[in-house]
Amino acid sequence: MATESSRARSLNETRDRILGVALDVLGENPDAGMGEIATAAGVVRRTVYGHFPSRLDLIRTLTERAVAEMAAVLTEAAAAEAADVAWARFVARVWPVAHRYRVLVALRRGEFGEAIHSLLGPVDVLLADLVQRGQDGEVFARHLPAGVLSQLAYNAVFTIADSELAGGASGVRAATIASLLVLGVPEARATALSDRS
Amino acid sequence: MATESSRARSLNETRDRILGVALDVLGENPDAGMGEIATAAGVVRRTVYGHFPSRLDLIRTLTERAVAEMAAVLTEAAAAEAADVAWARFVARVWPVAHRYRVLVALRRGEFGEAIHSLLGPVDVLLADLVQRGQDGEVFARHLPAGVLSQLAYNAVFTIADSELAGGASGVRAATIASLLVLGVPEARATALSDRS
DNA sequence: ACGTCGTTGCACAGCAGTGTGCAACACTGG
DNA sequence: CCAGTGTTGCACACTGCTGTGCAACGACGT
Repeated sequence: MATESSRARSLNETRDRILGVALDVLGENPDAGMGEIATAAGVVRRTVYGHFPSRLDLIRTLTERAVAEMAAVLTEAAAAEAADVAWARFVARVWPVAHRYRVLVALRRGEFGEAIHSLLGPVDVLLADLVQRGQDGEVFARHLPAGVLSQLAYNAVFTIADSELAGGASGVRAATIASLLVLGVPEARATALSDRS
Repeated sequence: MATESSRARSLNETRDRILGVALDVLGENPDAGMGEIATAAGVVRRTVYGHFPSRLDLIRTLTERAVAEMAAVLTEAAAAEAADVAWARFVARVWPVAHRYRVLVALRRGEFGEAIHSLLGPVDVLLADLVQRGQDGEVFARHLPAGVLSQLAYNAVFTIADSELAGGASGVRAATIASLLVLGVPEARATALSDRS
């Protein structure tokens, strides 16, 4: 903190740092308060309120960023012909940010659950559509409706991203295989897909 | 509330009702306070404190019950020869209570996470052991270490129990298939196992 | 030097939840 | 009828977080 020679750099510099740090802090404790976030960001609580009028505002901004990133990755990955190939590409692309945004899964329950759920809705729809496409094309299993199955596969990715082996190249591979398996893709094909991402 | 003619029945009657209702209330909102739980149980906040000195006490008791039930079911199911058969039996047996105790998954984060995590530890170990046994016997896949893989399969069961199709016989079947798939069991065998529970 | 802007420090009001104390009440069994 | 027990209603102190107001400070560009 004291080593930081210059104070303010640009308009959005502090704002961005707060957002970034908020993801980390809330990721470890979804109930963390504004004070905790502020301290972690190296600023005072009052400063956070200067950028985000309320706690909900902060979280909403966070969610909007996550939705934008994931939706972009998802639509780009969904361009692939086969649904299983598209899913594998999605996991590979989304992996770098999955761990950062894992808090949103926990944040869907409690307090702001409603707001977050509605913001996250579009992503859920995209996911369900992709899975539905796979089920229609006999690529994915039909033991569950597309809506639930997509949540299951997506949960698998986030659970692995949340575990200790989040870092390292083995994480992406494991997440791809695990999510494809739950989607009903045979192990051999899942393994093959996890290598050509 | 007014229809309840007699007041107190036995020593544990109110206590048990509080515990039961607390699971429901906390299931919908893990941040629910003692007042909310008390009202839902048809008593006053003060009464809850009469049975449980603190909020942590309530939740700990809840967790201990869950651990006891799940551990019993798990050890009984694990008696089966093959690991995949054991898992299928476990899911079938644990299903009736999985939905009730789903809140514990959410409660592991935030505030009492530490306490709950330690209480839930033994169950995690049992689960990991069973999965490890399956991996050693070439029944389960090895794309993930037993510890993570067991959490994945167990999460799948709870996610399905938490979805709309929690009620109905189709839920157990879906949960069994989905969890077996993620464990690496081929779809055909998983489907067969899900019928003979 | 001057005004601007982001930041700081502090004070404050408000709210919600926790946990406690205590007197009053209702029901039960002897 | 009376003592015991569980419940109630209310009061209270305490804590922690939210959100606001405001004066001061420091860096920056002109």
